[in-house]
Amino acid sequence: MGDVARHLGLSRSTVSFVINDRTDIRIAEETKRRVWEAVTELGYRPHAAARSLASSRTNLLGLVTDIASSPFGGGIITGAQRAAWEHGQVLLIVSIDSAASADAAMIEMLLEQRVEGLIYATAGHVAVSLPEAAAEVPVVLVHCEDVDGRYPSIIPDEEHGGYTATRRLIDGGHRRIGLINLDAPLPSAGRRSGYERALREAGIDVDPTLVVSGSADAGAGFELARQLLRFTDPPSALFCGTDRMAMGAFDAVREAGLRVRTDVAVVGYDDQEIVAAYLRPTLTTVALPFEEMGAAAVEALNGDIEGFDGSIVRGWLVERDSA
Amino acid sequence: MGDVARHLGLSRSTVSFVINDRTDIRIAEETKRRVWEAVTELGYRPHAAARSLASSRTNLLGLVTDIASSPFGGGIITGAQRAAWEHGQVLLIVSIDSAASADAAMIEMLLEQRVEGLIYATAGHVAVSLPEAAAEVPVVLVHCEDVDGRYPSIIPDEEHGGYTATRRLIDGGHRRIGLINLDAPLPSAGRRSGYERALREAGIDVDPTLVVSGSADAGAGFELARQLLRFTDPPSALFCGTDRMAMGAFDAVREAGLRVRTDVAVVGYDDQEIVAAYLRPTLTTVALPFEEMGAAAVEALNGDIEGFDGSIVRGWLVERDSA
DNA sequence: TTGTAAGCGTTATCAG
DNA sequence: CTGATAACGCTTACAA
Repeated sequence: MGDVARHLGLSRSTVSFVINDRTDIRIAEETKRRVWEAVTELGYRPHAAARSLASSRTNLLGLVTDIASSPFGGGIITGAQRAAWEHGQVLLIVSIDSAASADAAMIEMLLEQRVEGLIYATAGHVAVSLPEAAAEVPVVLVHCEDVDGRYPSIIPDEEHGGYTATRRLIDGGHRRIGLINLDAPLPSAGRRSGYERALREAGIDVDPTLVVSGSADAGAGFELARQLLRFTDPPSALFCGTDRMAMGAFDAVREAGLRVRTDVAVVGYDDQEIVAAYLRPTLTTVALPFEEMGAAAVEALNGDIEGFDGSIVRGWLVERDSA
Repeated sequence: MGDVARHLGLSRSTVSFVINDRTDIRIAEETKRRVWEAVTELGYRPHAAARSLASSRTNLLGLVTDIASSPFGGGIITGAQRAAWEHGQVLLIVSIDSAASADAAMIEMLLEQRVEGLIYATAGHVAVSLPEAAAEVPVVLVHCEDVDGRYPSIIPDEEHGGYTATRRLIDGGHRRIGLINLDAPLPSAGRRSGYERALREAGIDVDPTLVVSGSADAGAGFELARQLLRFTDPPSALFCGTDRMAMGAFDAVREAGLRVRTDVAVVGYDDQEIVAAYLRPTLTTVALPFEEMGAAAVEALNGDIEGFDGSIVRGWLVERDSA
């Protein structure tokens, strides 16, 4: 920066004011033009560390997550990054293995970098416990909840998701609708409530035998769907807790000599593109706004974090061919 | 740091030496102990920016990628991060939308952060063109190649992958093996060579009508497999360019009234867990060492980058139930 | 083995 | 509007 100033016969401060586009200080347009010209000519590039040191603002945000490898991670990362970029901030992403508990050393490293906020995002909707040190900066959780309830979280509206999916099936003329739910405590409760609300609204009696649950994978989906389809009065539609479970359900339908949609309508959950868009037939499913969630976390950190106590976001139905 | 020094009646340099564990300077063990004790007691945490400024070493590495959302991304990010961590380095991950060309503004931002190296990784094995500015620091490409051939790349051995998959099928007793290849020019060529080498080695004539190609998705896999299975002398085994194509091929096999493995063996490529592990039957497929590739990129940046002209890594077969 | 002092590249303050 | 000058928190010769 000194070079630029010297080259122009200006002081370093003036160059600094121009480069930071400070509106509280009036600089001649001509001067600004010359500064920018010299900047490109001399190939000057600001030094982020020096800037941080002098201004005691790093514009760094930490994102700790186990989702880099999950199909949901992309959305959260993309959304968070876009929002950070718009705020002139840089995202320090740290990917951890398990969502069980963040590695304290990783958090420590982020704090050494003087991140000005921390986002903790998980692939599954779970309860987590962060290292004590995290509390030193503002923290927002995404898709998970703090066991101690100390930090605000951004989580999907599971009840609404369950309602939306079930409603779609009811609108398709179905009266006997099976729910192949997730075992996990947190989300399943909400989805089931939504499922039941949709049924009641339509004047359909809730038949508890039509509600089963298991793990998130295709294997469980297959077994559970098979179980339901063997009833003497089997459901004509299935709402599955994950797209992978729906993938298994498809196989169960076929095994029973039936056809997806024609004989048994299926709605999934997640809109995991690789599965949903390529299954045959393609899968109608509930999509969650992961990008928005990532962006919302950044916005929360940039806003009134003290006054932010989390938010619940709604998903929507992606209509394809299975229902 | 001054506080720690004052607290102990030492100079700041001494504390600095201890904290950085400098072996070129001999410090009394007792002094070291006292320093670390005071560090925890006072809750001192080094300031990364100040350290960078003073030492002109940032220990920052930039990772630009379009893979955050891809199933391969996780591995590369995880591997790169682990290696970076071991070198005491921090990864600045920037996720971009398309692999076509990195956003120059993103690279510029990384350079302002004074990253000491740049990794550019893509989901697909493609040719890319980086902004001019990237050349200011060492660059390593992962899973892609520079159109100008300026930067070293770490890419998978496609020929070996093709050979491995085909060989597995031959060992399973198959003589007529279909290749459902990717359309993309770069990788397909190599895989096909490997496929042909395996056949020739086994004394099997290469039948060009058994080689078809299309896009990477299940739809293409379905169409192409169907096409091959309609031959009067259809293949008894299929090697598919991606797991998603294999997913489509499964459907084609079923549609033809045949059974996967029993009637038609199928081998995929990618080991995309969500597909491979949950397909019914589960998919035997070629896995690529993405974690190792990510780690290798970091190692290359830390090693003799001038002398590094890229490397080719080998995948392996993951045996499941489809072949 | 420890201390002193001079930067590192900015921003911030304050006087002109 | 512009220019000195003092931080920012640390590393690193160089001295002691």
